[in-house]
Amino acid sequence: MGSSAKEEARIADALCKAVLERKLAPGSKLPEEELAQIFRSNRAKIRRVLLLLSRSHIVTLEPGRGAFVSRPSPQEARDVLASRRLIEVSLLARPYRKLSAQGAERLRRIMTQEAQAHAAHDAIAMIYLSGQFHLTLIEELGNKVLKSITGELILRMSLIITMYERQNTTCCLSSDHHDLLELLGAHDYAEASALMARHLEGIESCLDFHREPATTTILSQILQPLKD
Amino acid sequence: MGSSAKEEARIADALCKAVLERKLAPGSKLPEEELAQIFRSNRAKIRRVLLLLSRSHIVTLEPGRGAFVSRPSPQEARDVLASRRLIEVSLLARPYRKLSAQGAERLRRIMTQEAQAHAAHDAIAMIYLSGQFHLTLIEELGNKVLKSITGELILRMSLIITMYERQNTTCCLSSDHHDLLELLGAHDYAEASALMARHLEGIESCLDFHREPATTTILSQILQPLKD
DNA sequence: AGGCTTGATATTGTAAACAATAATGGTTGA
DNA sequence: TCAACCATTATTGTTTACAATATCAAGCCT
Repeated sequence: MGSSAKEEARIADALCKAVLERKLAPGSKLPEEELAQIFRSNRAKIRRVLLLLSRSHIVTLEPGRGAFVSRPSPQEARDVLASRRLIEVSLLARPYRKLSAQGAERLRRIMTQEAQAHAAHDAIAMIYLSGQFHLTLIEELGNKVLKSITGELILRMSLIITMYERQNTTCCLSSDHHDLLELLGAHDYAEASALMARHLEGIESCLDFHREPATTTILSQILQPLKD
Repeated sequence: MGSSAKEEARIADALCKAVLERKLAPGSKLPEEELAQIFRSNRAKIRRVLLLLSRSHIVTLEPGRGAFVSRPSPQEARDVLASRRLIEVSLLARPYRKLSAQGAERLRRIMTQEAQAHAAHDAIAMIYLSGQFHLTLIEELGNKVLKSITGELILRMSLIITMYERQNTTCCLSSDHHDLLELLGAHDYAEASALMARHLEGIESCLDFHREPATTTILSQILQPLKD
């Protein structure tokens, strides 16, 4: 019966997924009882999950008021973006190891899925797969610690994009991923690093920190399909 | 009184401080009831603190067995060291902003304290101040997000050094900090970055991942002075 | 004698009841 | 009609007791 940690991980993953897929808007309230019903769990477990997510800056706990999906400030947003850029660009410039054959294969497989999602106009899958591409890259050229750090930054970026994205822009060009993989295959890390810098700057250029949008959202309908 | 978050932060800080100062050896058991007595708190709060610390990889929770100070594996140790090196070296090479006058002043003040601690042979203060120097540097040239990420890595490094340090070595030369500040004052970031790389490599060269030491420690006496 | 089983003890994990606080809505008075 | 106030309701926060599990020690059997 001791699989409570597993269950909590499942709930946390579901919430993170919802954030990643931009279903949970920043500022949304996360009532404990409601979450417990949705995930067929109890308040104690939900409470622990929210506490952990607050540590990842995904959730903000306001004493006496409850848990809310975080609303990163413009300054925090800039810092998160810059930090991610530093890590990824620097790692590509001086990777800990060359890209292995199976590493390239892993990346190619993700890219194939990206192409399929693109063809199917599945924006949600594209966001998820783009993240996976970057994380896999970091794991292959770097290590697991950097991967987990960047994973958190990507999650926070999801909130940032939801809050500050300009209308009518499509972030995350998957064509860049293709070129990136080609450069890495040729072991041209200097050029790959430069491309990664442009890639991330491209994402940032889609943001506008002047607007402070509402986007505070409903919860129940959005999260219903998550209960497994 | 709603200041429970504050109290938990105090307990977490005390535990982190103990880890930083190498008083809490990796592998030490952290019984909830005992901690509650030491900090004049209750199990519920201790439990939340341990949960949060487990997320920072400072504490490992074993289901049904309790909480232990983490014992980073050699591989995890290498990854943590490499990640910290990547962040600090890259940031110095291409800082987000030049070192300001008050930034230099902050660093100089820490260095002065370091010198005092060195004169007083206060090894504990030196460890703490060395960390503060690095974190302040990152905040001045980078941002708060990078600072918090690196703060966690430094904490993990403390565990790593405790576990794998060779005998008769003194890590963390404060003379490097002096030279570093001079180079930064002259805005020679390329050379500062190179020095930082050598500095961190110097720390790593004091480690020996072959030995797997015991070091599992008592708890009560060590933590008694922490209860405020 | 040594290893294994078994019972006792201590520690962790969970649930439920209770208390405290914030949000809500309705009422009253200017 | 609007604003301020109070009562009600809902939600969060804390404590308590209890259940489950692991640890330890003694006794038993081979």
